[in-house]
Amino acid sequence: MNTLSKLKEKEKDARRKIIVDAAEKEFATKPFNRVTMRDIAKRAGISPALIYRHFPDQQSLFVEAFCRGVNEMFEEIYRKIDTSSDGAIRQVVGDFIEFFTRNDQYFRMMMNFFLSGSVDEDLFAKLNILERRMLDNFDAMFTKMRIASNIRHHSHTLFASLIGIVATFRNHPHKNDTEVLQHRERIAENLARLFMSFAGE
Amino acid sequence: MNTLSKLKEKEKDARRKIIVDAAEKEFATKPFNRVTMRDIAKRAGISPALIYRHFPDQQSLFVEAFCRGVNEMFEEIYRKIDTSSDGAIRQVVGDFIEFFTRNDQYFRMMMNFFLSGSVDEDLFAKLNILERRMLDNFDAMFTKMRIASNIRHHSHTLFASLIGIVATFRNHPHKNDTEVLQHRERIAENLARLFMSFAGE
DNA sequence: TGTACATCAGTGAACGCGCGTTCACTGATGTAC
DNA sequence: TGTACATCAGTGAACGCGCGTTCACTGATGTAC
Repeated sequence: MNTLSKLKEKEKDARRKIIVDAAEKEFATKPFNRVTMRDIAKRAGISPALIYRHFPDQQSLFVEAFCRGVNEMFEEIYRKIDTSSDGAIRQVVGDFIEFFTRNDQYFRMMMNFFLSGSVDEDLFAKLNILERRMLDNFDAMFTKMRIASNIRHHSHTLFASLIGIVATFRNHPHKNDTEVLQHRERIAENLARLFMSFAGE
Repeated sequence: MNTLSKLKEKEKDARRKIIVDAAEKEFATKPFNRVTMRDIAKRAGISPALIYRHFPDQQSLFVEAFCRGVNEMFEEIYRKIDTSSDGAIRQVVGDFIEFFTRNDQYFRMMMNFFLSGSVDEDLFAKLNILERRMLDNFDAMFTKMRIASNIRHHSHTLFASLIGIVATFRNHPHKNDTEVLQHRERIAENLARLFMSFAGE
């Protein structure tokens, strides 16, 4: 009985996963506010109605797909920061920029949630935890750099600035992907230098 | 004849203005992707159909309202920068933050255009001109500060970072408007200090 | 000065489409007796 | 071992609503004769 019900749970999870995977793939192809339930169902090879056996509504599915993707992405960044040498701020900002550039769909979704105004409490809490963990990581880095005062302020500053770089410099009619990435990296490096000069005082 | 046709032109402009004003007011009350043509018509006291005598479609009206608002806002910032004393970077970033906080609806619209991916060429060009003028103003400021090298890079860095501060720190369930503004200003000041320390080297 | 006609701001109702969501149903598998 | 019944994944079509846009029309003002 127990093993059977466990098996069923597993199957159910597997089906959920198929749907979330499909959602993620759709988000990669177009702005997330243009992704429809029908799109996702088609991609997953199922009927739209079936999605509603696993998620109460569209928002729940979107939030789950979004959180999974962002979590993975952040984990990767944390690992990088963790293994970076003392005071390797230039490498850390480079990694940050590179990750967000590679996962632009999540960045856009994140911004959208931030800017929409009507965030649901739950999602907000989850995002907050992620943000705080990122800030903690930055704190650790600044400690290694021997910046003594206002460490948390510096982490906030760095975090916001990096977000701003990704938000501000993006594709437009006369620039291709690699040019955008290069520009972002150049500006991020410049930012890193500011912190280094401050630390060196 | 000539005066008459001129008068008619004026009337037409006045009616356009009424519509754009109404749009602006609506944008101030809710996220701009929830503002409908019916809302705007109602606010302007006219029939929805009449809007289409002055604008070919919704996007044109939105772009016009957006550009007008952003233009006014940017002009105000330029004036501030222009009249600020030598190297008053702290005051400039403070003004920047304050303006964008006060005009959050334009900030959100701007971000949305940036992030949407499908920008129309025209709007993009207009935004680009605004951005470049802002950068020129920052250049002038950094020159006053006697930062010798890579002035344009610094302007890009400052611009992106300020955008990031406004984008990242915003209202949420447990923070009210003034707290948000204070936090933004604190972080922006910290940013300014980084530039100052760099300039002082 | 009066009459026929053109012009054009302005309107409320209707069209049409996209899309989230639900409905009524099918068919396979498991369960009780 | 066979039969009646429950459960539940899964479906295609339909519902309902919101909203951009258009339609067919009105009524005022100007113009030509």
